[in-house]
Amino acid sequence: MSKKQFIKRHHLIINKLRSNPCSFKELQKHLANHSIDADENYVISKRTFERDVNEIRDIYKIDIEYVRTINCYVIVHDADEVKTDRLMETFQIFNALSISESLSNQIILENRQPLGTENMHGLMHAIKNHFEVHFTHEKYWDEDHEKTKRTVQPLALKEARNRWYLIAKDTKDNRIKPFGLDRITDLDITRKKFIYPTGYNPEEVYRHSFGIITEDNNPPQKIILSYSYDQGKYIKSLPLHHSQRELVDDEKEYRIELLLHPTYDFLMELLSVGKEVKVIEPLSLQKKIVEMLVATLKQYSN
DNA sequence: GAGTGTATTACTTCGGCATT
DNA sequence: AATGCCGAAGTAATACACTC
Repeated sequence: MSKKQFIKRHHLIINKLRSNPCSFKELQKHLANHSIDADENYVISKRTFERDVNEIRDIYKIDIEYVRTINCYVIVHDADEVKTDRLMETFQIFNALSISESLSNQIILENRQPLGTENMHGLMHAIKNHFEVHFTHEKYWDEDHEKTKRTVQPLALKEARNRWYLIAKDTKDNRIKPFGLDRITDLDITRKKFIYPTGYNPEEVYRHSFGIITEDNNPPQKIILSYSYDQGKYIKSLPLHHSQRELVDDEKEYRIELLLHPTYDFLMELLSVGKEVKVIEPLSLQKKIVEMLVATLKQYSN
């Protein structure tokens, strides 16, 4: 537990400064109010706070600066709030679950593969400090579940479809690729520093991706989908992609426009809602869907 | 007395080292 | 590995001194 304290502390600091800028003294009071006991104490020295400010900048891309005229620390550049909130939420759930063993009957969890979040803390540290890491990676695609040893340069963590991925440069072929956290075992963080690739911006790379598959060679495509009225409500409240734009919203259909790469994972997402959605554009995607459905039908036509 | 340059003050910031 | 303490360096605001 104590290992994750700094993450919680970061959240407290960010939330406080977001709601209102304040001096270090006020912030300390705020942290003291949220401390429970000696085991969960968020009161820290000035020096640690200064280090936290830097870490918050590195991890969350939130700039905190001191403004002398009002004796306050202020967030001058805030990252995408949704993103940081989401990141924090995940950690909070993770923390809550590890505390609440006594409530195990009252909290019903989906039965799924572990997400590999136990490595998250270590990986965040490695990303922050530019340390190379070793791990064993298990492929799902290969039939024999081949396990390989990897040495990679961790660049970013990314969540996609309820799974977490490490975006890292594989030293074997110098290519940047995602590794599912749940497929990583025997994580070993080395002390070997690497140079962060200049100009690499994970946010930018995944901007037009639906999930974890990237396609940097082709430009993203305009995709128009027509959802049924009922399914539309879900899509409205839980957009597929940040580029989602509403075109039609009436009792007949909910039509949206997206700008992304129609990768395999996107195709699967569309197929998962069956007849509730129809691809209007582009025709190539429409064709792919039809092909898939024909192949599916074929499986039952004996 | 306004304007300008300089010294002082009161801070933050940051690296190094010790402690846990 | 995370944190705290210390001291050096840096800096913005203020006070002071000087000139015109």
